[in-house]
Amino acid sequence: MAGIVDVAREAGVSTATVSRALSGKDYVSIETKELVQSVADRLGYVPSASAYTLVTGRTKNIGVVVPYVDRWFFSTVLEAIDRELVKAGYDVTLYNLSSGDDHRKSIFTKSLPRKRVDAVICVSVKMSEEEIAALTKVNKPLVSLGGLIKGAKTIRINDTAAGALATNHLLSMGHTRIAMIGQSEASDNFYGVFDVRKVAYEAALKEAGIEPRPGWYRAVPRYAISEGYAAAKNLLGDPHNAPSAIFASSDELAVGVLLAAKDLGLNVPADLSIVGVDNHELAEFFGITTINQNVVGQGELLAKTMLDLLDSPDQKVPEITDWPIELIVRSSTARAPSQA
Amino acid sequence: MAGIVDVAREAGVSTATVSRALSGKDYVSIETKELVQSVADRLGYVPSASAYTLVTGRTKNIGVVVPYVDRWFFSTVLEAIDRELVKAGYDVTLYNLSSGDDHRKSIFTKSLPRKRVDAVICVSVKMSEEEIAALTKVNKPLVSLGGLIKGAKTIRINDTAAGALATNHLLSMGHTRIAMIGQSEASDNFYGVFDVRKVAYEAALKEAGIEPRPGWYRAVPRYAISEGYAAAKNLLGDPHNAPSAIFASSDELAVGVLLAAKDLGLNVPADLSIVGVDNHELAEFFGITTINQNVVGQGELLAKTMLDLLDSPDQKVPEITDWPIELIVRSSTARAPSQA
DNA sequence: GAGAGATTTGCATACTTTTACAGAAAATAG
DNA sequence: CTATTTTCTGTAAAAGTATGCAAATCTCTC
Repeated sequence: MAGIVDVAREAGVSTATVSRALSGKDYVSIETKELVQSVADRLGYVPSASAYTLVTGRTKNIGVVVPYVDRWFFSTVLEAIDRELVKAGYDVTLYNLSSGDDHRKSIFTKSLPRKRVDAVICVSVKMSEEEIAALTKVNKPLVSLGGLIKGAKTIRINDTAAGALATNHLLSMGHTRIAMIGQSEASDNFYGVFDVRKVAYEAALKEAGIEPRPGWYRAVPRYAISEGYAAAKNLLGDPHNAPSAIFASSDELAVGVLLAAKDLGLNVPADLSIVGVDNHELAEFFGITTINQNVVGQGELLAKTMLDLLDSPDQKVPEITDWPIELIVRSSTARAPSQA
Repeated sequence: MAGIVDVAREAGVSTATVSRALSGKDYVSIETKELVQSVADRLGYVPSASAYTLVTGRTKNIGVVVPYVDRWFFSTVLEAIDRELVKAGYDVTLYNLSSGDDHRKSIFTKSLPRKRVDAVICVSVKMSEEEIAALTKVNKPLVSLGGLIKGAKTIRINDTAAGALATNHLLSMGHTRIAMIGQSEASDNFYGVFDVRKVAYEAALKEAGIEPRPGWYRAVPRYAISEGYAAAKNLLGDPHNAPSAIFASSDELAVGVLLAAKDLGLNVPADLSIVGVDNHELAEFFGITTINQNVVGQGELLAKTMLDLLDSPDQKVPEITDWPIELIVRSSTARAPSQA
């Protein structure tokens, strides 16, 4: 394996010149530059990343922490983040919290501070004060998506607004019997935005003079079609006492609701209105009214914010950015049926 | 930031002793070990990964190359790989080929050989001879899933067997009009197993004395419910000339087929039998007969194989391992309807 | 109690690169 | 033509850790 000294010897110059010629950011004559370049190519020389890091302090590598990778939201946002960072010449090292709690500790105390990464991006993870401190102490920039990490730039949608937007859309169409399916907080890794949507849903109902029924809020352990299906079957089981609309906290849940309604012989939207959240690919396919939160856009902005921060670490950025959301009306919502 | 010299000074020992005390793999008295440990904790010392790598040549980091991350198969297998590697103390750096072709070249010529990773795991990626050579030249172990990389240990299911298993299941239930939906090879990054299944499907038909109809094989650009739905609508459009069974090359496609059949007023399995591949979570939910390929198990074995290889690089491993598959019969397949 | 072996520590070097500094050569200005 | 600036290159000093080697101490065994 060729090192910089081999290239230097072969080209008849010093290692300093080789370094400068290859990095291209210092005075070096055009002839030597080309000479060094060609020698390096011929020998198949690639500079050692660890030596580079040791002397510069930079790794050109960014750590991305996620609670899961095999779920839609996270794999989608990860794809977007990766694309942006790669464009800027960074590698991405993945830290998946679902690999176990003992591993979690080692991530935050060992891997992340161990000069492995230049910065850390967290997606929807709850972090303790100590974990944040461990990172800021070693001067690692930190940005976050969805969670709320003190002192770190955070991008998230306004979940209160999202809950209100969905509920008010249903209210404005005359619905009064509105149920909701949200996510119960099963994991320590997640940041809990789910309660926020529930509170907003209940507040919107009260504002309209409707007392929310406790039984009409269902918490499911995860965003999956099967979970939405089961919850909806349950909610719609008694035809004489069923909601006329369901607000599902994700489109995958909403698809489950739609399928349950079909299986029960209900007509959507005539008998039941459904609104989801995400603008998942499936929502378009099934014609589900949803709240678009442009997950790819969030990931891209997050990555770009991180890159800016890396360029000028002392810049003042606002702590929280509310990411815009928008209601997309499709064929799963209609005016409430006239009261039976 | 505390370095090893700070710890050594504070503990009144040499840096060599600190190194040995912390790594724990050499003679060091129990008292000094505890002393060093406590000093290191107090100072918040974490050894520099780059210095470690520079001197040992090991990074404790493994590169995982995938064509996409936001698709079910890849995010699932990635999760499994990550879990295994993390258990063994390795970090995972992600190389996502979907970030662009220019990026692809830089991955294989720069990032991967640049001593950033100890080994490389490829998932369903096509690699050129030069790319493989670039990796083996720098002595990086390489294992692969799904693809077929010369000289590298590869785990994959036998797609010929999979295609035959699905088709024969349908044949054995009396079906003679069997269509198939497979994936067209849109991407250069993918390894093409898709043709293999098609060939097996056609061979099985011929073996049963049935001439495959060209129009009954549909290629879709990606595994998505909407693609399966559209293809099925098309296949089933003419009731007088429609197949009685459809073999879909993935469960997501199969779900699309199921939904299309329902929308056309067809009864599954009475009017149409459907078999998919993957044993996706959705297949269970929708009761779809499928070929289980245990993706998580494949990822785990792949990671374990890599770890073995890292322990003893010279061991002789068989180049290809056929991963077991199994037919799971659910409620989407039944005997063929009596001929009209 | 002496020799053999096991245990414990420190010294010094190597890993590979970037870059501050300095000196030489070339270009430009006055 | 001298003085100044710009361009080019080399020397040498980091960066932070692991480890071979040697030396010192301790533990047995006979």
